[in-house]
Amino acid sequence: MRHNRPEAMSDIVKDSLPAVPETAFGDPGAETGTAHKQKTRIQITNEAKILEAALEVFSKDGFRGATLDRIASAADMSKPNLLYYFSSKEDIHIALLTKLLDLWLAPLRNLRADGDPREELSLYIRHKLQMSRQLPRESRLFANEVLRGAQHIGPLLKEDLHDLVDEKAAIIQSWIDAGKLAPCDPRHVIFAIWATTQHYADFDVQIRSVLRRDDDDQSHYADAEQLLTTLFLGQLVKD
Amino acid sequence: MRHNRPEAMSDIVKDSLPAVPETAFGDPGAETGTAHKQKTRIQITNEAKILEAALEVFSKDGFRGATLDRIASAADMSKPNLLYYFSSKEDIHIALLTKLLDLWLAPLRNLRADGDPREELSLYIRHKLQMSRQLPRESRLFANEVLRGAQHIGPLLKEDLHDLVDEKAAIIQSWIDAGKLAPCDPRHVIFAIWATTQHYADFDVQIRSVLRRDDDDQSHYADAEQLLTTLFLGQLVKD
DNA sequence: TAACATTTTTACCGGCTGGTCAAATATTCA
DNA sequence: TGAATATTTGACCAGCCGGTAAAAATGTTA
Repeated sequence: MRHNRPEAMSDIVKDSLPAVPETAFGDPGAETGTAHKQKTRIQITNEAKILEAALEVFSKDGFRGATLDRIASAADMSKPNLLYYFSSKEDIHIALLTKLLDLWLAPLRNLRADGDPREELSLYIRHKLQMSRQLPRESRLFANEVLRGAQHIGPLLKEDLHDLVDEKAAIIQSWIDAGKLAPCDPRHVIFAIWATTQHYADFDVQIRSVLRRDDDDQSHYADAEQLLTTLFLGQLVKD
Repeated sequence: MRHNRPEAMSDIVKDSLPAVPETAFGDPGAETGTAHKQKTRIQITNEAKILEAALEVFSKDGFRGATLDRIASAADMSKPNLLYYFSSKEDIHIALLTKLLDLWLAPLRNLRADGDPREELSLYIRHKLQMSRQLPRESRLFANEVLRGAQHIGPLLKEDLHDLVDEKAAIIQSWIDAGKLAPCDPRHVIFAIWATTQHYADFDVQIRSVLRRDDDDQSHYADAEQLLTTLFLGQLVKD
């Protein structure tokens, strides 16, 4: 399975920490360009509106806990109207997850075999941390879906994600073989980076409770970045 | 706020990796011993049955996604009968979370100031990892609750958890001050340990998809323990 | 065993759920 | 413009939702 969206977030990657797009639905014209009939302007904007509302609701309450009524109301739209664009609740959920999976995996896709291990890993960590900070709903959407057993994206995990991790684990392994990295299980390194970075989005409330941080205070992300780079680079990378 | 359940899991802690109790509801006699009237045998067993069923359902679908019908059916009980023991869905959820919070935080409570930092941290990591392996539903229950904003245990996080982390972060800080540990933010170290260990329960399906592991195959936990101890002890602890 | 308390069941409720349908309205374009 | 098409609406449905009430069944104890 081939994936080619290296440009999607490469801006972020170039300079240190610029902004991530507010929503991921800014470019609806670039749909899957199959022969599926041209989409209307209204169609494009309304589908985007629905997916944005669905992200809001699904990320908070999961698939079963979310209701079409609340998604419709969040999209400022009647329920039958919403169902004119997506034929079922399941449809919306799957469309949303599928659309966002690429965005979600972009940082890992950016891991380059020919880069410096220290820089590549540091970039990956910072990139993932940034996505937790700027796209927490997307993070929680996936967390919710995986928590309940990935009933809607199971196949994607077993194929696309598996292949991607295989590919990137091989890169890390090559760094180990070249003596640039301490011996370790590359796949579990990736898991650990996922876990620690996404934790700041998924467990946001808990972290804020412990640190006594206000809702809009994100100053703890600097400390997080500091610790995580120390943790992952300090031990693993050999100079 | 005082907590005293250091014995709850201390068996686990002594020898390396013995079993964790199958369910946490084995000792219902030791209820909050207030003057609240003696509980019947039937009451005790049925409440346990309900909480076990609720754990199954809530941990999979979260609070909103779970239904009383399914909890009742999982408990092999009619819905009105279930509501004879707990007055509402919310009641069950709160009772479950409250009951399990102590169990969940036991590993951190076991962190001893007078122990060897390397041993204490290693034990904590192994203990947490073991809980992910043996009590994944409990892990997912809390993950679901925190994901949706901790609407039912918000106060507990802001008080009990905050205080506990404060106390244990001070221990880690004392190790740093004594030159036994590299300088780092103790609270974020705790977050990182939470994140990495709980990840193996909460994202179980994803991990199995990537590693191509069958449902009952837990062999990857050994690799996880290896990596995490390397990661946390290798860099942080000074010899 | 009879009186009492506890537990379980049956029948039910109003509101919400995902979803349908046909009619009404708005938009596009020849 | 007007016909064709795309969109929106309101009325509706069967089944599920959390929860109640009261009677029936069961257990406890003197």
